[in-house]
Amino acid sequence: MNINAKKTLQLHDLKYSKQREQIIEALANLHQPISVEELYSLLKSSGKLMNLSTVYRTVDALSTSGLVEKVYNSITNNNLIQLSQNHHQHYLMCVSCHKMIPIDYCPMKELLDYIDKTYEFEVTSHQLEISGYCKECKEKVG
Amino acid sequence: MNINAKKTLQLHDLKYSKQREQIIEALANLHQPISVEELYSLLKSSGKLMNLSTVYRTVDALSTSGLVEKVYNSITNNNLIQLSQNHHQHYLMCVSCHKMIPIDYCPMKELLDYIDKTYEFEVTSHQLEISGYCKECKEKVG
DNA sequence: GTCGTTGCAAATTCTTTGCACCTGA
DNA sequence: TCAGGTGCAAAGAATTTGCAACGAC
Repeated sequence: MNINAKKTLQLHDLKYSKQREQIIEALANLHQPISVEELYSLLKSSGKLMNLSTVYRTVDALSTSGLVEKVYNSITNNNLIQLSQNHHQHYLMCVSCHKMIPIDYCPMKELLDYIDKTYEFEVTSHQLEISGYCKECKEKVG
Repeated sequence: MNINAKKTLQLHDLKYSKQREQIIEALANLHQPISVEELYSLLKSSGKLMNLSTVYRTVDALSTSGLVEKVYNSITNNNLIQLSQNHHQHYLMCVSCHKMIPIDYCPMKELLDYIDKTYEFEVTSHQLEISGYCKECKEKVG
């Protein structure tokens, strides 16, 4: 919502462009991960037409600078993106209605120590995907 | 290794075919998740030529019956498959050499209760992807 | 015999690339 | 000015589909 795209780009050593600004602003207004195609359509439908490959390239640049993170949805087999969350976050994904529910708990803290000791593996990132039935769909199916 | 493909197919209400048998046997001999393309090549190179779409369709059928599970590798952006493990399993993925190290610890047990209580969400499956540097690559880079 | 499976080729979907032109610093 | 960004069209990779022939039950 209240993000200064110009400044954000500067801080990440990325050149300003109208398209990049529009992409960042669009992402900042979302509360859900979104696919590149959907982002493109969203931009288009609000009068911000740009080339699909520009969206891909920009998302790529933003992702390399850590401004954007990727979330894979294995239920729909979709690559989704979102602005990087300042607080760490995972999602519950409903296999029925495809809703994504952010959760504020991460089990990695306990795991890290174990992994380090057992495998001498240095974890730099992780992704946790939890699938199942959301409250509403559970009730529908019974 | 010692898997009876014919019986396995029967048990899962899947019709027998030579191709399905060969696919199941090939997967049973692997100790690593593999992509559909690689599986196809592996089969081909051992004289078991079949159509790529057959491999896709078979994997799909096996996956629907729960015989096969999918693992997504976000480092290489690859969809991988493996025979479903009877014991639950996750992987450490090295961002440098792309090695996948199976780990025998899963943090979900603690999470399940929390998710159920907090979100009334019924978890049916989950995927945990841990990326970083393996011991060898850590030493190389220093 | 019937219905599901396979092979083949073509279509789709998602993503990337080459190149000429444009734009911000 | 000039390195990097953009649009366009085309190429690629991964996956799916329609259809006729084939094979299991």
